[in-house]
Amino acid sequence: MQATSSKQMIIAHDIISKIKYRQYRPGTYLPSENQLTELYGSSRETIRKALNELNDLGMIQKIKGKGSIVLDTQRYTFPISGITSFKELNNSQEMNAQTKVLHNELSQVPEYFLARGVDETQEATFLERLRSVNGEPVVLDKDYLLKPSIQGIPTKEAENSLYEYLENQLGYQISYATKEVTVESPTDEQKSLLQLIDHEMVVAVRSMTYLNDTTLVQLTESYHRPDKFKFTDFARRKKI
Amino acid sequence: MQATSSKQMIIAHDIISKIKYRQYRPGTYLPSENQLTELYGSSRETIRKALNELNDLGMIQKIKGKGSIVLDTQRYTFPISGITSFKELNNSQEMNAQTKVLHNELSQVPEYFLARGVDETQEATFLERLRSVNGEPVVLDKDYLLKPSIQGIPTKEAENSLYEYLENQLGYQISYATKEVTVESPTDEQKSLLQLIDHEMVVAVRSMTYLNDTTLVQLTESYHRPDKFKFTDFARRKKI
DNA sequence: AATTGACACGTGTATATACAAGTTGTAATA
DNA sequence: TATTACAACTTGTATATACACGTGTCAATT
Repeated sequence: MQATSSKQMIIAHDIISKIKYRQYRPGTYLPSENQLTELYGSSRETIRKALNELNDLGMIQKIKGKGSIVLDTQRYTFPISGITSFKELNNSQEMNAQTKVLHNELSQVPEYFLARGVDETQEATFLERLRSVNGEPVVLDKDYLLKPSIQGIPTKEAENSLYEYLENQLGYQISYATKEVTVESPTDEQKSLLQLIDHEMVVAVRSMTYLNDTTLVQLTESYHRPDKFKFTDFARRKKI
Repeated sequence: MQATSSKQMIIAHDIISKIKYRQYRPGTYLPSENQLTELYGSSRETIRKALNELNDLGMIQKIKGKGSIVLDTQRYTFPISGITSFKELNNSQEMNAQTKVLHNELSQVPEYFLARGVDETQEATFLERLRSVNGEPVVLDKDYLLKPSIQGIPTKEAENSLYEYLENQLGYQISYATKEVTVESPTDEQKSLLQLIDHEMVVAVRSMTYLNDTTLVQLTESYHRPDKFKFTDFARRKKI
C-alpha cells in the first residue's frame, strides 16, 4: 500500500485526481467496475482493490447492487487524522507557518513512554520545536528520535519535516503509529511558549512511530493551544 | 466488510481470537499465508483479505519476504477511534456507567451542522443524554435523529445504545461517520451538568453518521469533561 | 391496478494460477 | 576468508473465472 507504482495504486491515484478535479463529482456514481476494467485495461480484481482504497479513505461509498458513489470529502478534509506531519499539513493548507528549533540534544525518554514499554536505558535525541502560524505559537513538539535507527538530526533538517528526513534521507519506511490525545493543565514552559491565558488548558498528543519491520523509531509529545486545535476524522463502522 | 458470515471474515475473527487468547503472541510471526491456506482449507487470496483486515486494524504488521508479526494491541486498546458508541465502549471496558435522558423531543438542527450542508428545514428528534461513570458525569450527548429515516425513539431505548436500536430494531446499516474534535469554553448548561470547575474547558466531538446508501441519519454533539477525555488511535501511513 | 417473475447489471466472495520481489541461509567460488 | 550465487522460503501483484446476491426495469400474469 506504499509504493505508488503498482497498477492498483496508479488506478487509485487516477480516480482520486479525477474526483479532485471534479471529473467525477460528489453524489454521482463512478463508472461500474466492469467499465473501469475496460477503461484501464485491467482485471476487475485490480479495480476492486483500487476502489477499496478509496472506500477506506472515505472518498467513495460502495453500494452493493448499485455502484460506487463519490462522497463529498471537501467538508471534512483537514487531515490531522492518520499520520500526517506538521510540514505536510502546512503545505496542504497553505498556512504561513514557521518552525523554531529550541533544543536538539541527547536526552532520556520521558516518563509517559517508559510506562508504555520503552526501555529506560534507551538513548534518544531530544528535539524540541515551536510551531507558529502567522506569528502565533500554535504547537510545541517534543520529539525523541531513538538510537540506533536515528543517530541524530541536523538542526537545519529539523526545521522541515522529520518524516521527510527519515524517509528520503535515511531511507526508512514509516509504517504506523499509535496516538493518544488528552487535555491537560499546562506546565510553566508550555504556558509561556504557547502564550496561554490563565487557566487555559493544553491539548496533548502523544504518539509512538514505527517502521515497516516494527522498529520503534520516534516518540512524540505534541502540545497544542486549545483554541487552535481541531481534529477531523472519517471512520467506517466495522464489526470486528 | 460488515457481515460476519463470509469465509474471509470467519478466518479474520478466528485469528483475532487466537491473538486475543494468546495462541498467537505479540512479537511472533503468524503461520505463513500458505500454511494458513492449508489450515483453513481456503485459497491464499481469501487468507490475504483476512490478514489485510487485521493489518488495517493494527493487530498485525505484514512484512514482505518475512511474514506477519502480531502487534501488541493491548497497549492502545481503548477504542474511541472509529465509530464506537458509548454503550459498546462501556461493555468492553466494564465501567459502571449510567445514562440519563434529559430531553427527547422534536427540534431544529443546530447551527454547526447547517454550516455543513444540512438543510435548515430538516426535521429531527432531539435527544439529550447525560452519561455518568461511577456517579460522576462524564459526557453530555446531544443527538439529532433525522426524519424520515428515524421518526423518533422510545426513551427506554435511548437509555441504551442508539446504534443498537438503529441496526437491530430499524434494520439500518450504519456505515460511516465524519467526526470533529475541538476544545471549547463550556456553556452554562454544560458547566452545571458536567460539574465543571471554574475556567475548565470542554471537549466537543461533533459527528455526522451515514447509512450504507449515504443517507444522513444522525447528528451528534458530544461534550466531554476534559479530565475524563482520552482518545486513542492507531494509524497507518498512507501515501495517497 | 397490483403482484409476480424474468432479466440485466451492479457489487461481494471464492478460487486457481502465475510471476515479481524481499529475506535468509547455504553452498560454490574467488 | 570473504564474496557471490543460488535455492527456498516469504509477501505483493495481476489475471481469469465462477457464482452469490442486491437493485431496478419491464412485461406477463392475476
